Amino acid sequence: MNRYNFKTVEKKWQEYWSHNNTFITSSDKTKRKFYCLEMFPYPSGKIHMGHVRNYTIGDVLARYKKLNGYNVLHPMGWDSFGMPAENAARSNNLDPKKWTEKNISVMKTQLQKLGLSIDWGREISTCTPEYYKHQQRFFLELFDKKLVYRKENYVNWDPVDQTVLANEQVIDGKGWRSGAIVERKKLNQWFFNIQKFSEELLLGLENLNDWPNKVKIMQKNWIGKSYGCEIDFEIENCNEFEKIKIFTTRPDTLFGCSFLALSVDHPLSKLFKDDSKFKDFKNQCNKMGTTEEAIAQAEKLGFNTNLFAKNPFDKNIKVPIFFANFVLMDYGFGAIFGSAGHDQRDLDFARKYNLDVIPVVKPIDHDGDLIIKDKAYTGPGIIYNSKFLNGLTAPDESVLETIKILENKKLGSKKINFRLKDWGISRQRYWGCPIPIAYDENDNIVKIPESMLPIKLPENINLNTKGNPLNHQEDWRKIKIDGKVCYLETDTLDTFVDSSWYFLRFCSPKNKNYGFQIDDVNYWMPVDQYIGGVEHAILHLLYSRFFMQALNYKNSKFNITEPFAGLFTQGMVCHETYKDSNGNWLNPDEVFTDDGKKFFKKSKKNESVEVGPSESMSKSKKNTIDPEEIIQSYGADAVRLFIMSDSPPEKDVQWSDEGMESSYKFILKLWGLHQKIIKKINANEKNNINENINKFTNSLIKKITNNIENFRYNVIIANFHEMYNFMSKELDNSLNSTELANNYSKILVMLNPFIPHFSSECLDELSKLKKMDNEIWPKIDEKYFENENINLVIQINGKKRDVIEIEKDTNEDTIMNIIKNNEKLRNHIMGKEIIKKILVPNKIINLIVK
RNA sequence: GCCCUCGUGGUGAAAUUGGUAGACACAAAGGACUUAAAAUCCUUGCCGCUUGCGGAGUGCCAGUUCGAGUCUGGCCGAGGGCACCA
Repeated sequence: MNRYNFKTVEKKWQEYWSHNNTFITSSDKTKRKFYCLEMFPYPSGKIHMGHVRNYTIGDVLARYKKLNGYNVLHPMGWDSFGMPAENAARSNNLDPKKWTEKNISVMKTQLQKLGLSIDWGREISTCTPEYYKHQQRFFLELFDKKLVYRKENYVNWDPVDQTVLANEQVIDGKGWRSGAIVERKKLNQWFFNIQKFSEELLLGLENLNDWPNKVKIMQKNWIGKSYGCEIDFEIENCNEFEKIKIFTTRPDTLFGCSFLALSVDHPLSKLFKDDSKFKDFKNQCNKMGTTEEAIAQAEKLGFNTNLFAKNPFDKNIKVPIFFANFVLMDYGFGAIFGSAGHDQRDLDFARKYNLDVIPVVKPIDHDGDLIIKDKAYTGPGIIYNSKFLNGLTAPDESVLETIKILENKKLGSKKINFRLKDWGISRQRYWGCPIPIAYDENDNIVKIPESMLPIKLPENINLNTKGNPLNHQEDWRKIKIDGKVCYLETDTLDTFVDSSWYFLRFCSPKNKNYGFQIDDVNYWMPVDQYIGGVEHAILHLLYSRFFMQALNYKNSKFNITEPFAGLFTQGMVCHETYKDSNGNWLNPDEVFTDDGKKFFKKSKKNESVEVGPSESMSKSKKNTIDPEEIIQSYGADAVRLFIMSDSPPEKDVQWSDEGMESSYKFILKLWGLHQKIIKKINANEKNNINENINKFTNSLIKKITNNIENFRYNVIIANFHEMYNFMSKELDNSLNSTELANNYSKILVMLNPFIPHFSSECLDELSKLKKMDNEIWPKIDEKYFENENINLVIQINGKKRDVIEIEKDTNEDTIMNIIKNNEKLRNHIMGKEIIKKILVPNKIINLIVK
């Protein structure tokens, strides 16, 4: 028996696929299509196990769809702009372009070794002018549609490095590199008007039936539509400000209003600009953590203006006006009214400053006044304490009714608010797509004419400058537009812009004049299955959805509004973490164990190692396993098999050496089985047809087809183990060789999406006439599911007592006869009265006895 | 604090619509083969007594049902998301 040599077999088939253009997408638009896309990687240097999992999940589906006769688009590209290249280049004095290109070539080779069915002819890289040229064109298109604008916005500013910092570069309020205290600074920045499509983006979610609910809910919360109204409050004795406009979702609690709270950035703060106590208060607010959780638990703080506002419903009721740390300027109008009885934050605030708490909603069955202690009542109920609003059902009826009254009295009006903010796309960095805008001598915005695109990034420049390197490129910045000297914008685009349309580019990757060709896009889009990490649940996916809305806007030819029909978010690959006695992280191959319990350092055999919890593989915790090494020792098929086998794809999977080993052994076992099968086939046995094998294969096809459609890949691997166990036993019987070959080729086709090299090799050995490229996914023969004996479960008083094998659709009387003649069952029934029989045909019979 | 998801053997997990709980694997223990080891194969979830059988059992407590891992309510625990969003 020859040993399976994965190295030669995998190399052979990878070369075969490449030479035969097996995965080059057909241009035949009459075929039904399937667009399978995995989130493209950032070329960081090497692929990691997360990539292996992501791309294997997609590859299984792509190969399966191809075997089912679909015209499959399964492309790959590189999300190649971004900070890591700039940082790496800066610290090692390299060119970001060369660094990126080198990483791409390494990672491409690694991906190819996995045997993925990718059409490399469509490879794209976002940092190439061939790609970003079209992006600049889109930018100008959006500019013309007035979906792009410029405004001042706050940024994290490092005063020493003279640069803008990303949130993750701010550590404890200090710049990660310089250590300088980060300032809030206003800069002119470019924005996409994503808010304009808030309603569309929210509504669109409803039709995305093949998206995980979790992701839809996250996006829904992010968009944050709230229905309410704006109300004007008059201020007493104040010349500069007569009114304050507030937004509320609970106007029905207006009679419960006991104060007004304003953001420290509210226009009214002008009145206190010289007040040192107010300045201190404002500083204190700015210092507060910005995460929702940190602030939800933080103490509510206020600054009393000593001004009073009149309740619009009763001008005799006057309430104090405060600045408060829990009110934000960029939502609503930066002002709220405090309804202390029915909002927890308002209540906390009222208690702190001894303000009134006036309950105005009480539960339907509650008698008398509602006593509020330290918990606000936010549930449904009846309005009371509220004059003409009394008796309304809260919140649905009361909110609508109150808005109507406010509108009639011209005190306020209905308003729908979204918490979604516009998308800031300016980055003060070098390694990104240049914004195709220039400024004339008077700082007026000048569009770059299309004929001048692309605006290419300057190459080989000095990156070790303060601030944005492009600011120092005087020659590059100077540009003549219509004979006028202008200066190029030095901000580059957020890399999320690059990934917001790359899936369109894959449809026409070589199109020169425009980002895509409309008939290609109409054929391929939307992406039928998009696969990636849940970490992109909001930003990338929402921005891509926005981009389709933006292209679609005022464009009758572009009819796509949703880019991804199906979404699958895979779990992470985890591994235990190790620390030595000094608390340094250790890589798994720096440690060893004899008993699986106590771990020691390989370099110092008596130094024990602390084993930490299993966490997502990351370089910082050193708990990574290098896919390349694993492929080297076990082969791509074995890695694919392992990464699919242990856990459902949407859940985290634990890396285990034992599991990897076992997947490898399974391949060897399958090879042993293959040898036996081939031998049996070559023996040319002409026995009667073995219906057992036919039945088994049929039910296997049914199971696997169903499981593959539902991403239950781990169960399929178990199905393959069952197949191995069954076939190993069955081969001892006398068989019909033709029938065996027939069944075996079906099994090999089903193995193909998972272990493509192995199955191709086996099929090749089975018959030189067969090639996986020409095979189709096996069909079920229904006849094997008809007239089959079934196992009927016998329950007595709901407890399983026996299982009997009977003919399908046996009637109740016959079943009862069998039960009565069954000694074991008779004991349970004897001397008792059967009061009820429940028969679920072909499944179960439950006898209730007394 | 708010929102979401999930709790099944020593471990990862199976269980189409409520209908045989623990498929399939990993680990451990015992056994077989072997001079021995490796490899391979077999057995083993828990409690009780004699093969066999009986009992309990899917985080906890109730409920619906002939029947609940699955449905409902409450509690406990773990994980994830969060931009103070009024």
